[in-house]
Amino acid sequence: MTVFKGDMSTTRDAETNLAIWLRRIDPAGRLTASARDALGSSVGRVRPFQARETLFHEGDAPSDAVLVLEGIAARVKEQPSGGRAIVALLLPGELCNGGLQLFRHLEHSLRALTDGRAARIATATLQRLEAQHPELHAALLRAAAQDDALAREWIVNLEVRSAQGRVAHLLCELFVRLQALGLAAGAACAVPLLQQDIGDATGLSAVHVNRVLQALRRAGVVRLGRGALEILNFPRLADMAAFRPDYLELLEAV
Amino acid sequence: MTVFKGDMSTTRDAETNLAIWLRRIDPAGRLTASARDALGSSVGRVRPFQARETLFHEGDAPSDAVLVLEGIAARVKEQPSGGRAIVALLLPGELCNGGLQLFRHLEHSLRALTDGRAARIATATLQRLEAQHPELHAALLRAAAQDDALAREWIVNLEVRSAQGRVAHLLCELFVRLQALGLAAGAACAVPLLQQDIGDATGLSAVHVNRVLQALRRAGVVRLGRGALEILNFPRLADMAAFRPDYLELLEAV
DNA sequence: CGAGGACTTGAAAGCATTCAACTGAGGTGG
DNA sequence: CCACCTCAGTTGAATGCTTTCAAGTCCTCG
Repeated sequence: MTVFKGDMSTTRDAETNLAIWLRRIDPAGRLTASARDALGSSVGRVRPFQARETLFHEGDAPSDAVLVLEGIAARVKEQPSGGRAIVALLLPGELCNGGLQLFRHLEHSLRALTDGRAARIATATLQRLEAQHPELHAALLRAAAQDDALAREWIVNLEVRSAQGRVAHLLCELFVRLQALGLAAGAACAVPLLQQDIGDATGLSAVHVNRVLQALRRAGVVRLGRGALEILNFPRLADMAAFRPDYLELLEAV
Repeated sequence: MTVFKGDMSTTRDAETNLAIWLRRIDPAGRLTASARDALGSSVGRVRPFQARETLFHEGDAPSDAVLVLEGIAARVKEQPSGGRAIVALLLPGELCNGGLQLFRHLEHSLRALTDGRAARIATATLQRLEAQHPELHAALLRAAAQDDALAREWIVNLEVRSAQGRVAHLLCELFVRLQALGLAAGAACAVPLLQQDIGDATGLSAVHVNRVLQALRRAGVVRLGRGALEILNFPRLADMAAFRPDYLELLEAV
């Protein structure tokens, strides 16, 4: 198993890395081979990261984009009060631009919530790529539009739902997104988030997240623990969350 | 005053409409004359709207983009529970794309919160414009990046701040944005929002918004009423809101 | 085996919601 | 011109959800 691991994994991983990205931006497999190749060639150095590592930091100068290949990262805004507000979760295949050279300073940090791997992609490379391949431009635009829709749904989540609804909604969303990326096995998927992270993403205290998760478990709807998310009764969970996957629409087909 | 009003206002308004848009996407006046002309020619029929009017509706097929010229509109997500969640406020000069032809259905509505005027701009026209004028593409991209940053700040607002902090933050943001658009007169500006609207944008009940506004008024920090917002003590208001205008940076200079 | 981090539990306090009634301003029709 | 109607804003009391604090358990790793 371990023999030649270094050598063999180098090229195989390059393909795997691209495949993950493609599952996110081109789930229907519509891109031409040349566009796919160009995309693959833009994936630069892949670097592993550890949970709690800061991939880039709020206030820094704009940086390259970061493509998450494995694990979960979060767009985070640190608060003067000491807490961290999670503004978006980045799953494998998702791209976080580093300010696009548009802002003077980055207005949020990128923080790893779990161990994983990420690639840096220079903003200039991305721009060249989009200019040369209109279909890539369209694909990336679509992905960005989805991220926007996701952010808006988070706003709704925070504005109108109870603690239980918020957590249930986040779990629904995570499951559907991971499933679309091919990262779910039946009704289960790996979600190695801390209860504190869930709290930072839902505006709840970690203590209360704990109680809500217990209630959901006792209701036989969903289990989250030991790094795994198991959906026991999706319709009921979706109902408790008032979950309408419309806003994720593009993640599946098109 | 009223003589020839119709005729005279037609051309003058066309210039005014463009000026409002330019203040938003090109505050520094860097665009070339030809780009400005192209932009102006894309502004189609201008239509007045009334408070509470729905400009386009959630679930409909993707539509043209809407440019708000006067008044305040909101991206709204209607809730099964009957309420409305406000996901973004659109001030004069701000553009709301109609789904970009990317989503099958619009995932939110566009609703007028006050009386005003808006122009429809065909998505195809916008795309052609951006293709022909790279500088316009850049300007619109920048505006879109600001909208994203705004959405993320709203998420933070909902996640970490108290009721008072949320309302104070929204008022800070509104004032700074309106000021950047040249719509503030000293420390005052027109903000004809209902307390219910503030509540829908901050995830609070209208009743509680009322109490918070009273507290802010009693503290001598800010007054909101009769359609006007008066900032009495901005430093203190910003402090109560933990307001850091970094995320609005691009609205001012560049 | 010890240490640290994540998770769990209980009790008390606080903040925001809900319900319901009332005030006030603006506009309409008699 | 006034009566009336409506809608936004205001107020009070009661309820309840969520936080905070503090202690304790469980698990993993060194």
